[in-house]
Amino acid sequence: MGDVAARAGVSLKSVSRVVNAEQHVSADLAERVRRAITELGYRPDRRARDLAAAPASGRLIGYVQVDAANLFFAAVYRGLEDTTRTRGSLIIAGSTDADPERETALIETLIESRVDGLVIAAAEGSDELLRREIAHGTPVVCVDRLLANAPCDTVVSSNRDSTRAAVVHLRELGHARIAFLGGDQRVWTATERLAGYREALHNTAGELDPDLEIVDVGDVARATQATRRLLTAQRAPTAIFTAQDRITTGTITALHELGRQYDVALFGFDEIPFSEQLNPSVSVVAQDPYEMGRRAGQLLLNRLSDRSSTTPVQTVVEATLRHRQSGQIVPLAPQPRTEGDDRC
Amino acid sequence: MGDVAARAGVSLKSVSRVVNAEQHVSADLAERVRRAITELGYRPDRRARDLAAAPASGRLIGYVQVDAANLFFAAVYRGLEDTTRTRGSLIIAGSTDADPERETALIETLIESRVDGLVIAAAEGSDELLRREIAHGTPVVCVDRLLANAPCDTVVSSNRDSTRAAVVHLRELGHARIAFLGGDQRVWTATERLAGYREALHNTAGELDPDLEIVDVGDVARATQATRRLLTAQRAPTAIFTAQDRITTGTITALHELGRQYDVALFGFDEIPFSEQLNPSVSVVAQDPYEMGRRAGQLLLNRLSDRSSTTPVQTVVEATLRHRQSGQIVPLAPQPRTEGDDRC
DNA sequence: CTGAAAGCGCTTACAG
DNA sequence: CTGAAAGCGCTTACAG
Repeated sequence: MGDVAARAGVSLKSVSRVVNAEQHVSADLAERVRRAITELGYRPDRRARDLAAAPASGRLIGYVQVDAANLFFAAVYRGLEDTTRTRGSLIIAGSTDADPERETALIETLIESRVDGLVIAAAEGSDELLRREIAHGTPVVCVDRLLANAPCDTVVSSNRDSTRAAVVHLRELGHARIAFLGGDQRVWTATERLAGYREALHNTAGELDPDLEIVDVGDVARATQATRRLLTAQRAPTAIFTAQDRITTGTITALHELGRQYDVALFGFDEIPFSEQLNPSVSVVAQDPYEMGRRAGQLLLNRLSDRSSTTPVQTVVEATLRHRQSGQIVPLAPQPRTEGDDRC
Repeated sequence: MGDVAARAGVSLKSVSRVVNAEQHVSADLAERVRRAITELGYRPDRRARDLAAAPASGRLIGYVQVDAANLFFAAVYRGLEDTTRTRGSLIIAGSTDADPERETALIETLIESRVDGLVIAAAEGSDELLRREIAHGTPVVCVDRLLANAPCDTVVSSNRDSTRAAVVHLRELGHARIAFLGGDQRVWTATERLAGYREALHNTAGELDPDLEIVDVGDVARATQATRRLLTAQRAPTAIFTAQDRITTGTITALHELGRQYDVALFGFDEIPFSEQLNPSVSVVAQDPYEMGRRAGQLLLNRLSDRSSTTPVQTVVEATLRHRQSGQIVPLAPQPRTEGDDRC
């Protein structure tokens, strides 16, 4: 910048004014500066600008995610990017692989990079750190999960309500024994979905059999095994609700293996690729991660422009029931039904 | 930092030494500084550090991608992240949606943010800008595509060779008429794959019928239509090579619609989700975007540590043929075969 | 409309 | 082992 000023024969401040398109610059001076800029191939240094300028320009946003290669987080990222780009923000991101230590280290690095805001997708346990940072004035938005004891804005899916609706639907089809395959119950979304399942059975006077509630089967292989076991057991279920995409994948694999895909109903949480091309097509509760990212971005921009409000905002993004073939399968041997037994 | 120095009763330089874990610091002084740091909740400002320190610490890497929500680019990102994290790098990324203007604007913003290196996945046309930047000393790595006239390191897939191998395989099965469905021919990867297809037919003395070469059908709907048209035409092909994941998806949809999925062979470029669960399972040429990202990261780190070399490095990441059911389907009415006609 | 001075939070030589 | 000075590239008041 000094070189530009020298070449144009003006002061630093004048160069600054031209670069930032400020008022009160004579055409002649502006012209000289512009020429010097192109001749020298000068590019302003944003780091220096941010350092010198008033704080919180909203130019840099930190995004902490479990895994950048996961479709869910990638879609959140994209939603975040699309809303914050309007303000010229850049996103600096990192993956944690759900490791609390890496998460904490990443958040600290981001803070040291002086990001103007932080979006955490599926926080694992940096509550204390985040609380300090929030108190310090940094806007923080949590996506997908609630954070214990940290007063931050949140964006979550309708985990419980949508699961309940899907299971009620299976009940209405006449299914008496509906299994639930869920993930790690230390995770809030997983417990919410289980709660939704139980509420559905409770509301429809369904059978709450502990043998049908299988949790902590969050990967494909274990879901496949669990499904095999369920279907070969005594009093096998006639329908299965799978609470995660990976579980759904495992269950589908087992169903196809056993040739039972046409007579066991399946409803999954999370959209999966080729859900419509598979045979039977598979019914799912579809989350909207892109929208979640958008909302997170909006919340962040709101905080950035209005720093007075201190009460956290909770946002729920509705998941959508996509009814396809697998969720319309009726029980093979229809149960005798009592009036009002299966409707809520 | 000044506050810390004051509280600990030492100079700025001493605080700096402790923060950076330098030698020659007495235990007592270090202890006092550390206490002051925790008491004040001090966090060093990396921006200021980078500004003041010698250039190119390799701490910030810019990643320009077409779409963060796309699995391919997300996997590249993850590979890049995993290799560069070892050096403590942070990645600042943005999507371009294949818009050259947005790409250029993003690259400029990244340069102004003084990233220490740039990775561009599927560059659209910022050759001139990048060439200047490379001349200026910024390491640039291009992933997935070659860049005309810009001497940067590149990481690409074996587009041509792997396509050729897959089509030769179809020839060996006895297919005489093999269709090619490809994407936008302005894109280098697309032309490479078409070239591979032609080479395969040429090498096996196969029939090169222009009617069987359909390009610029890069989205699902158009691929579906094109497939319908191909299969209902006179002299329909008995096998189809689809040169992109979205095209493969469209073709599968059409095949299932027409009930032809069991008698028309299909080989696709790009792995697709549920390729094994579909019926028939689908044969594909699988790229390894994660590995591509890793290589890109390594090339970048090499450049960063050794700035002397100036010749660009070209890296090819081999794609893998995954033989499954759809690619093993033999022609319905086997063609009469002449000796040496279909082997290369 | 234009500019000289001080400062953002750090680091680099250079002295002691 | 410790520190005072100058500087990284910019911006903010404040004068003219």
